[in-house]
Order: sequence, then C-alpha cells, then structure tokens
Amino acid sequence: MTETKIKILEAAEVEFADNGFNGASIRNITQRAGVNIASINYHFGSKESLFREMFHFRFDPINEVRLSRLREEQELRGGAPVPLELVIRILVAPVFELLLSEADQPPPRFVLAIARCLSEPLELFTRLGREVFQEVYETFFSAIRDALPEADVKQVRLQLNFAVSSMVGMLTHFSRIEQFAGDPLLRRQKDEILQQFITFITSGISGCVAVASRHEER
Amino acid sequence: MTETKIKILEAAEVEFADNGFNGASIRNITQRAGVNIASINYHFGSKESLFREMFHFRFDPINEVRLSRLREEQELRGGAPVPLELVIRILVAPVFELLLSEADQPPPRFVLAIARCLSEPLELFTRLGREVFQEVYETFFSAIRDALPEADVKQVRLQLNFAVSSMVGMLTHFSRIEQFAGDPLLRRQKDEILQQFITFITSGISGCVAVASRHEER
DNA sequence: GCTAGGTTCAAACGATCGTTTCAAACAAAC
DNA sequence: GTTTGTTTGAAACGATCGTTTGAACCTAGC
Repeated sequence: MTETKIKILEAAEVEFADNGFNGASIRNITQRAGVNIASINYHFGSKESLFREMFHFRFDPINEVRLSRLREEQELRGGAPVPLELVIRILVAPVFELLLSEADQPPPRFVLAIARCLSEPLELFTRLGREVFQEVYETFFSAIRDALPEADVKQVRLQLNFAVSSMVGMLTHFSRIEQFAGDPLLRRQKDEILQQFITFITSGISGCVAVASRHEER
Repeated sequence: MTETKIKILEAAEVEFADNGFNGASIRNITQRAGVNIASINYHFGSKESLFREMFHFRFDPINEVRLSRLREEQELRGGAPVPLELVIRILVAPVFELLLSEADQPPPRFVLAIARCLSEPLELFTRLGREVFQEVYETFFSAIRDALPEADVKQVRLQLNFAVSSMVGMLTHFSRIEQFAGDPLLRRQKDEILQQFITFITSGISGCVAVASRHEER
C-alpha cells in the first residue's frame, strides 16, 4: 500500500467520523491528508469505493478475531455449547475495547465513522453491512441458539437484533449520551464498562428466555 | 397552521427518513409537497429550522405522554417507587408503538426520520436532542433510581445510557437488521415484540444490579 | 540518456446544494 | 375599487459537491 493511500485512509476516517458519509467531502479528506484532490479517484475510484475499502480494511480483521475466538471456545468444549455470556463477550469485546480506548485517549475514529455511516439510509450501507457482517451474524446466532436450547428460535433472532441494535446505538450515541449525563463517566474504568455492557446484553437475552418459559409452564 | 406548512412537514418527514438530513434536499421536499421551492425558507426560515419544527411538533407530545403517565403511576403509589418494568414500559412504549405500527402498515416516517438524523454527527442534533429529551432523561433516571434503591447511582446512569442507545439503535436499524435475519419477523405480533423489548431492557438493567450486589457480598 | 509506467498536479466540468430576490397573485378591510 | 399585508412564483445567487482531464513529474529498466 502506497504512502498516499494510507494518508488518505487515515484522513478519511477522521472526516467520515466527524461528518458522516454525506457530510464528508473529498476536498476536506484530501486537504487533511495533504494530497491532491484527484488522488482519491485515482487510488480508490470513487468516494463510495474509498469508504468500502476503509470498512473492509478495518472490520475484516475484527470479524476474523470474533469468528476464530468463538471457534476456539467451541473446540475447547467439544460439542458442549459455549455459555451465553462468553458468546456475547466474544461478539462485543473486539469492538468495544476500541470504543473504550485507553485512559484519556479518544476512541479510534474509524469505529465512529463506520457506526455513523451505517446509520445513514443509503443503499450502499445496507449492502456493505451485509457483506461485512452476515457471516458473523449467522455464526453468533447459531452459538446463542446452542447456548439456549430451551428458547424459541424466532425469539432468539429477535433478541440478537436487540443486541446488535444496542451495540450500534452505543457506538453511535455514546459520546452524545455521555454529555447528556452531565458526568463524563466513560473511558474511565474501561473494563468495568465493557463488563457491564456484556452483563446488560446477557441478562437481557436470558431474561427474555426466562419469562417466555415461565409463560409456557402455566 | 397553513395548508402549505402542513404539506411541507409531511413531505419533509418522508424525505428526511429516506435520505437523512444531509442527504435530503429542499428541492425534493418542495417538489414532493407540490409547493414552490422558496416556501420552505418563507415558512420555516431554513432547512435546519424546518427539521427543528418537525422534531418538536412530533416528539413534544410523545414526551408529554411519557412524563404524565409516569407522574400518574407515581401519584397512584403515593411515594412508593414505580416498578422498574413499568418505568421502562412508559419510556419505551409511546415510541415503539409507532415503530411497530399496525399490521402491514409501514411505520410513520417521522420516527425513522428523527432516529436517522439524530445519528448524524451535526452539532444541531446534539443541541436538539438535549432540548427535546433532557427532561425525560432526568425524570426517568430518577424513577429508575427509585426503583432500584440498592443500586449504585453511577451504574444506573450507565445502564440508562445502554437502554437509550438500544432504543435509538432499534429505531435506526430495525428494518435493516430485519433484512439481515432473512425473515420479516416484525410488525407481526406488535404487542409481543414490544413486550420482549421491554423485558430485554428491564432484565438487562436489573441483571447488572444483581451482579453488582453479588460482588459486594463477597 | 531515453523511454515507459506509474503518480501527482492545477484547473475545469457539470451538477446540485440552500438561500435570496422581487414581481405577481391573492385575500381581507375599508 | 382601492389599499394593505400575506403568500406564491420563476429565476437567479454564490457556494460546494464528486469527478475528469491532460500536462508535468518521477523513477525504473534498458
């Protein structure tokens, strides 16, 4: 990868994070990167392709980590299901550890960039999202189903949707809600917050299952 | 309110929902409304003010319902805390009943419009969000704290952030994740889905509190 | 030293954006 | 019927957008 491409990718992350996809401009990106305005179309083809490449460049590794960690745990247990909380942890941690980056450091911009742009209703992002996350979605859906053998399949699907929505919502609105709270409670105690979110999702899902089976008993 | 203003507001909801704030154009809105392009600036002052007015027009009533229902329940109990699940229901239901609209009807566009635009990183939306939701946020924060007297205050704040993020994330990504699942599971059984989401949030929060107090015991 | 292929550059392209202008159309009051 | 104030209309404003162009530049390979 040439130096120019790297500079563009880095500048693009900042620009997309700050302004969204529609709000980001080629001119700002190239100016920030200190390169000529034509170089984006030369190296990437278009603004869309630039975003696509950034997306894959950043999230393909993250998704590989998620899939391989899950597979590890599954093999370790040889057939026995991986506990729900661990499944959720493997799904959530690789992204949230970036969001809740070290100490006073701001989170890496590409996480915000991607979360924000995914919220824009362009068809591009529907396709891109599926392209990048479909496999992870299906794999973790199966794992959660295995962890909750007594649960209704359709309910599990719905609850995974809750979980995914929570994750994207957190990535998108974290800093804003933080302001809401008046008290910058975040990025202090990173591990504690991550653990709390995992507990939140895990108890959310297993709470739903518990209520459902209680209903059936009657 | 003049007929033109109403036509513009209706068209704006569709346009903002489909394209976000940056993606929506004055020309499309006025064309859809069948009015002159200058009428937006004449009646509303600017694109921003149009959105602001739409936001208030739609969400102020919703927030009033939330606040008055909560107050009702509080007075009914005369000092005793409103149970967590009911607090969450009062917070969630007024919006989600719109998202999960009747039968085969698509949800009202302004819900999607606002959820989507709130995800755009414009400073306008930070201000607008606070303007419209601050009071609801504070009031429900207190109610949740009352419902969970044993819980740590900072944790409750964090968990309310989880809940709010989940809600916005759901509004923004529902249709997209629905596609993900391959199976259009939504808007069937509206009440069931709403109840599941409430259960999800409620068990999420109370699960966090339970884990925390278990830690303290040791 | 010359050539070829890859890369950068300033400049321009056509399109679209939000907003403004100002005259025409309209309605209500006298 | 004339006046007054409000609302609409077509047209233009300046700005910015993503993209393209074609010449200049650089660096190997011979």
